[in-house]
Amino acid sequence: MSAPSSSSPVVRFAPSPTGRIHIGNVRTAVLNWLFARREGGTLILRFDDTDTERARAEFAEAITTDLTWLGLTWDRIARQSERTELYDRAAETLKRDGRLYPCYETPEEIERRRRLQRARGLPPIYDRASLKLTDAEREAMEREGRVPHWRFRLNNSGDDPAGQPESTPIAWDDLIRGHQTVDLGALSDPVMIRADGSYLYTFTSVVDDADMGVTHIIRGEDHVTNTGVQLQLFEALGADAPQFAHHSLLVGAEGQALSKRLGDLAIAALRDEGLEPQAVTSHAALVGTSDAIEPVMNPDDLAARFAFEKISRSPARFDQRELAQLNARLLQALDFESVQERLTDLGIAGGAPFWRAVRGNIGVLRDAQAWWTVVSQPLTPDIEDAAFCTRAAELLPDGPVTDETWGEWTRIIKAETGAKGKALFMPLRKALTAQTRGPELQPLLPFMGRERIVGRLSGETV
RNA sequence: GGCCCGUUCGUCUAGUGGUUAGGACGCCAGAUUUUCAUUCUGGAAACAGGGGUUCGAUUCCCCUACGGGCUGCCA
Repeated sequence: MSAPSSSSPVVRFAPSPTGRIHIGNVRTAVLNWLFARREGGTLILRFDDTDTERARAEFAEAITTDLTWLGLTWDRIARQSERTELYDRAAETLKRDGRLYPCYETPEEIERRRRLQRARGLPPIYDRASLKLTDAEREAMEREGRVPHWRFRLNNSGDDPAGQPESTPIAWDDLIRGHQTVDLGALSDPVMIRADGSYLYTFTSVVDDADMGVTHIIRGEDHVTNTGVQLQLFEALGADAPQFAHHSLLVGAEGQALSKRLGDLAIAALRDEGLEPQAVTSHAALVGTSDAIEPVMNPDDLAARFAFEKISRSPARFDQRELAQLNARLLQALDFESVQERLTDLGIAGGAPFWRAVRGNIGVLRDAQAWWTVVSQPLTPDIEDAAFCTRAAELLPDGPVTDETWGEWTRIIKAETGAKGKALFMPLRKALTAQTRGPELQPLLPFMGRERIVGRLSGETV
């Protein structure tokens, strides 16, 4: 049964606050955000923080900060740690129905059995030993002081729950991957409640999705197997299952799994590098789709491009150089108004003319500062032909240095010395900026001023 | 090991039982800019390999290789 289509969609991004978010997470977040935005739907930011061992409030805080920096918005925020009553009720229902059963094996016992099964070439599936316990045996366990954890009995063996699981495919039509099947017969009954009474993600996620009326679950393909299980959970809870869309995961530039180098791909790290949030969201939204990867400033423009059909089923490569390049391209298209404040914060007082002069030559915005330093602070000129530079200094037109000066000046130098092309301008560039490349000198000249120009041409550090 | 998914220019991808296999980014060249970058024009560049099916396969089937995912009292 599919979710009602008349009402507007409800989606959620559900990070677990066990660390900072990285470029991979963000792709999931952005996809959900754009889908909601496109469909006029609701986006819930839900912290799946039931793993008390690892989840920390600081991480939730940091994730919110990162998402906000990216420009993402949500309609509602929820924390699973505050919703235990809901889970308690759902668990009671499932226990009553016999779908949740207590298990008394210790983690060590389970682990040992798994290793044994693997060694014998068997799939490491839980044998439902605890399900076969009699009431008396269970009581004995409890008297021993054993505290149970609880498993969800998958419907995968017909009427004999203790029987050898047979192939039990469960299927759904994935919005990205098409028709999907998962064989529940090849899975262990998943643990839903830990021995300490806390719930596992697989369970709380379904209870919340049902309770919150989530209509579309957009997540990574690492959850495909979970979906098979969760489909049965929705059913057991008497809820309609949402639509599912599993996108592929990102791999690194050399094709390696991304998880091996998450540190430098954290959103915080990208921000510290000076990348524009729109470059990151554009990349996250467009990589692995059939659309061209290009900078898109307006979220609505990005949302307008969103379509499940455009998302590829194969893993997409994340190349940091590509992101850097995208950022540079984005910068070139930015007008002065949108960066004015940040330029001021960097101590750059050149206004729009200066921004227009340098924006094509920078990788990140703060690189503009280096060029401001070149025009406004003393530097030691690179004089390769002292006679030529001295002569050039003499030929600098009188009066204030303006946008016109460069053209006039170089015309005169050319006429007087016969120098042209690279031989004409390179000595000037090296003397004036101490570098061999950079923005056009024409718009930079007025910011240097006569005194500095003449001084540098004379070899002075000014 | 088992199960699932994937593989088209360097990268992201479009595409069809018969196409000059298209686009974007990057790259190279030319023009412009008296440099670089920007901009414009042009160019090189791909159907993983092997078997089938077929008049014909990049497209359909099988196998292999490679990659990814899952196989948790993680999410």
